[in-house]
Amino acid sequence: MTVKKRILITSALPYVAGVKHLGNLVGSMLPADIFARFCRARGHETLAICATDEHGAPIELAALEEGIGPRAYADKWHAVQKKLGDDFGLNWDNFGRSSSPANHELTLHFARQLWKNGFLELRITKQAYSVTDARFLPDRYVIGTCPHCGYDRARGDQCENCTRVLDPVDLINPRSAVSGAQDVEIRDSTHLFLKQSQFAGKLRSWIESHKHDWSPVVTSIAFKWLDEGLRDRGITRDLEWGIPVPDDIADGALKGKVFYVWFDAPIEYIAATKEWADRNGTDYLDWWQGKDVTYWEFMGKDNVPFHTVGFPVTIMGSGEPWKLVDRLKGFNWLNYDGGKFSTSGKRGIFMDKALDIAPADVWRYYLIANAPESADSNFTWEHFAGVVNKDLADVLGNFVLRVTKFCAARFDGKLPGEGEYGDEEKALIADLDHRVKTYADYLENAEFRKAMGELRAIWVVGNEYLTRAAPWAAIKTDRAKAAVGVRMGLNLVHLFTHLIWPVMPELAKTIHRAIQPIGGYPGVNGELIIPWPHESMAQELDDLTPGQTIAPPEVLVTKITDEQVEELKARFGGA
RNA sequence: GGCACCGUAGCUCAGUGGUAGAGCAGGAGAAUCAUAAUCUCUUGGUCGGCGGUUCAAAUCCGUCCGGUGCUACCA
Repeated sequence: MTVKKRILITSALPYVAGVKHLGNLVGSMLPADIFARFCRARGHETLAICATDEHGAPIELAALEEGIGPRAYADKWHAVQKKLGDDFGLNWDNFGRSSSPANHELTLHFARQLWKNGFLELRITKQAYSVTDARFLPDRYVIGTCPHCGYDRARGDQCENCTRVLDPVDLINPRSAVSGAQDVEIRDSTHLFLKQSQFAGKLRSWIESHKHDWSPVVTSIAFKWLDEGLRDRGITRDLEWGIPVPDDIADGALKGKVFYVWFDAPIEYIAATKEWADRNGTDYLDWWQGKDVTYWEFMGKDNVPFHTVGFPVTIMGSGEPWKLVDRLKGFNWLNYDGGKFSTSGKRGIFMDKALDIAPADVWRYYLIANAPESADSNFTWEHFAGVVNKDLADVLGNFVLRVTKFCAARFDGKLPGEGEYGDEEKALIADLDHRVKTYADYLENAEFRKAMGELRAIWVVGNEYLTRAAPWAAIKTDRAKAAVGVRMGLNLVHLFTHLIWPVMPELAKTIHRAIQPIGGYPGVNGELIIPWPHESMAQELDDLTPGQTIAPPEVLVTKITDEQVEELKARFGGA
């Protein structure tokens, strides 16, 4: 048996505005959930944390536009994301909110520690201010004519037309993106800056120490920031919605300002843990300051700088023994039919629409089997249909049906006990001993594409065995020989349910019930955990009891037809 | 503009110095338990171009071309 470990898992926090697309899902929440399920199945003490990221200018302005307060706006979308997460089988120990009291409390704690330790300082910055709107505007909320190419809707941070980096003062005829008002001026504003530059050496040696267990996409992004020279970073903003800067920091010089969303968002990992611990009567510091915990983070590459620089500086600067991440798993982008998924452009497939097309488990398998781990990967409907039809419907689903239906037709739906396993079965057992271990090793390292490749290969091995055993031929002359094939086939089906549960929990349960009641144990939020199979395939594949009733399931995975592919392409073609 | 990553079979991707790989698609055959699902065999690539280092380069270096992203006030 594997050594029991304590594993802390966080997924990058989805921004609360709107429904997330499949690129967001595959880059953080889904791999975090699959990894957490795998850890739970292995019997490790596991804590999986996610939350909505609820602060920042976009929320405040979107709420303004809808005529509701930012709190109400965040409430609405948090509920939507919670439900969609549930529908996708994302089972967190806690799905929190960065606007929670716990996060307010902890964010202030970190800010005060940093202030006390001298890692924060006041600086005066120049910022765009809209007189009509009576508010400061983030650079990208100032629009005007690009001085380089003349594009008349350039944003204050960058011109989308010629891609040049801009400053709001560069714009000709600047105006507010909020109201269109032209009385935009530049004013002074005082802010707190985090002295990241003082941590450059410490960060570099920390990241160096992870070159062997973080992927190149992660370390190269981190080193890029360090190589360019770490700059101190403003951690406050002129907004109303957020965590207010308290008067005891800088003697009230920042009255009316809030912390920058990227300062408080990662702290929510800790705060959501605290909420969970408080509810369960345990201590969150066991997880965040405990020495025997391995901490995994999952995120898209856009989040990497904040998790390799910003958040670590917050932790290091606190002077307290908070855990730094041990294994940082970063993902590239999932592209949609050659272009990018875009929330603002409504391009691609979003979590709500996806479930109208296929069940959650089908998406979970497809997405993780094609996760953009080492490079950006590309989604097409043809590819999706091909994988669903071949891997899930044919190789896995059909295997379950052919075995269970044959048992029902020829052995009266009772698992046959006649005959003994011979050389064919022993060879299969030896092969699977190796393959199941390989699969587990890949999952243990969060190498999802390779893990899914091995999982699929295991299903193929089942089909190969059945072809050699050919119980449909044996039954005519040698009932015991046919019984051996069917018994092994059913044991394989049973094995598969245990192997696929982390990836496809509902399908695993459906198949398992066809063989026998699920003997799992209670897990998170009352969900039954189907545990990892026995390490010895000789035991695992001789586990079912002769005589037990087998009930063939209905079609497990519905195929996607060519006509549907055409229809989906037309429907989701993009803006 | 700067920087980073990527460019390998029709498609989706492995492979990072030692005789080019997998799955799918395509072709041939076997089987008929099963969602016509499976199994076996098989066609297919001068590894983006050019130049260099090396006994040896998809792999290292330079350069060019193409794609994507980031560029610190979107998150």
